[in-house]
Amino acid sequence: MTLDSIGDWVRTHYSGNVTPELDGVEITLFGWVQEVRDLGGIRFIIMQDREGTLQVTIPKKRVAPEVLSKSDTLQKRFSIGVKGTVKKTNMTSRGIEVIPKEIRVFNVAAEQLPIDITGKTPANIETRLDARALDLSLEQNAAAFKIQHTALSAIRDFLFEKGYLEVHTPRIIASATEGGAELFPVDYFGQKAFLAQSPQLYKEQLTMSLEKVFEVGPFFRAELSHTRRHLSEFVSVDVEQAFASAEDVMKLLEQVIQFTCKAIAEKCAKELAALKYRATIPEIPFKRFTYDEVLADLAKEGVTIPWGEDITTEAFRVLGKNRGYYYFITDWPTKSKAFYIKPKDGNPELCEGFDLMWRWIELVSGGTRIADKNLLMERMKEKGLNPDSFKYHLQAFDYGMPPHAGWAIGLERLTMVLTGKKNIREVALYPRDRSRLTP
RNA sequence: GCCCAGGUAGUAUAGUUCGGUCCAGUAUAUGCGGCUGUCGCCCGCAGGACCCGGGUCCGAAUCCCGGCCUGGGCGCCA
Repeated sequence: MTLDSIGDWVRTHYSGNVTPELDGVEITLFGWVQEVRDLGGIRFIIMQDREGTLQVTIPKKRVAPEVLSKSDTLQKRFSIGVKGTVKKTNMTSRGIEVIPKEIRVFNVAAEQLPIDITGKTPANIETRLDARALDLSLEQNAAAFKIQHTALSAIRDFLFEKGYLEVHTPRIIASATEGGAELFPVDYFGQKAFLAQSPQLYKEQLTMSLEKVFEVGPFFRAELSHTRRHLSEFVSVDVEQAFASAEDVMKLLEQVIQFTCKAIAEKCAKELAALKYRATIPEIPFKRFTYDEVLADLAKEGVTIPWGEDITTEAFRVLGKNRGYYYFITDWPTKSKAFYIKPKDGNPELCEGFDLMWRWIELVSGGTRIADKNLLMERMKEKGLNPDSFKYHLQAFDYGMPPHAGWAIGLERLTMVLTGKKNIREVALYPRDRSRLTP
C-alpha cells in the first residue's frame, strides 16, 4: 500500500490530554493502531500513543469516502496520524471520541505479531524479551520504565540539591576493582583490559578533590548468576563522600529512598495503576540491626549461620518475612566484606560496612572506606589481591585521602521494589544475563 | 560452577501418569464473510503446532539415549 508522509502535520495533543472540554475542537494525533473493532456500519479504532489510548470513531455513512477507505486498511500497530474533531460522548469510558477528517498511514506492521499487544493472551518473559520493542508498547510493561525514570529524576534532584556532583568514571579498566574472577575481558588495542564492575576506586579518589560525588551508570559482572535478581549488566547509583562515616551516608540514603518513594507516589499514579501496585512511603530512620543481632534472631528461627559467614539467601528470606520493608544490617564481620571497607576502631573483627535490605533483597551496600594506605594494602593481601595491581589507586592515598564513605544502589533492584516486579529482567529494557545477549 | 523443571500453531495452554480413543483439543491472534455504539464486541467459516537427532515398539506428542534451547533455585553480588 502507499504510505503517507507526515507533511506539515504537527501533533497538537497526546491521547492523555484530550478531555471533554475540547468538544468540537480539531486536533492532530500521532500514534499506533492498537485495535480495530468493526461492527458493520460503525468502526472503532483504538489509537495508542505514549500517554495512553483514545477511540477514533468512524460512522461509515457519515465520514468522507477517503477517510472510510483509508480506515479500511488499518491493522494493529500501523503507525498513523489522525486529524479530526473531538466529540464529547457518554459512550466511551474516557467521555470523548475523535471523528476523523483525515487519516495518514506512516507505516504498516506484520499481520501476525509475535506477542498479543492487547494483553488478552500474555506471553512469557522470554518471548516478550525477544520482541522487546513491541513488548514495551503494552502500557503495563512500559510503566516500570516511566517509574524508573521518575525515581532516577528524584534521586538526581535530591543529590544535586545536597551538593553532590555527578561524575563519570571509566567503563574500561586495566585491573580488577574488588577481585579477579568476575570481570569481562576486552581487548584494548592489544592490551588486556576489563569492563568495570563498579566505580568504587575512582569515586573514592574523587573524594580528594570533588568531595561529594555520585555516578549513575552501567557496570558489568561476569558472574554465572541465574536468579531473578541478577544481571550481567546493571545500572548502579553510586555515592561517595569525603569527611563522612557510614552513619552519615546511611542517613543520606534513607532520605534519598524516602524522597524517591514520595516522588513515585505523587507523580506515577497512572503507571502504578497499570501495574496494579501501590506506592508505600517508608518512615525514616530505617531500622538498624547488627550482624550479630540478625544471627541471633535467625538462630531463634532455626537457621544457624556460623559467625563470620555470609548470610545465605535462605536466611534472608526468613529475615524478610519478619523485618518488614527497608532495614539496615550493620557491623558485618570484616572478612565478609570487600577489602576497602573500614574495620571498626578497637574491634577490627567487625567493620563499618552496611547493607540496606528490602525484605530479602539486598538493595544497597555501602560503608566507611579505609583511608589509610598501609591498612588498605594489608586488607588487599588478606583478600588474596596483589597491591601491585592497584598501584595507581594506592598512589592516591599518598596525597591526603580524607576519611570517606559511600554506597551503591542497584537501580533495577530499586525499580523492582517500586513496581512490584518479581523478575529483574522486567525492569531492564534490554537485559543482559548469563544466557541473553540479544536483542 | 552445582541442582531441579520444562520445550505442542504467532501467543498462551490441554493432552505425557499407564504408548493406540490425537493425521493432536481449547482460548486468543491471523485471513475471509456478516453485523451502527463497541470498549476482553459478537456470530460463522478457513488456514496454522508435537525443539533436533537416534533408539525401543505392530504403533511414539507420550518411553529411552544424546544434543540444543529456556525457566527457576543455590552460590556470588547491586
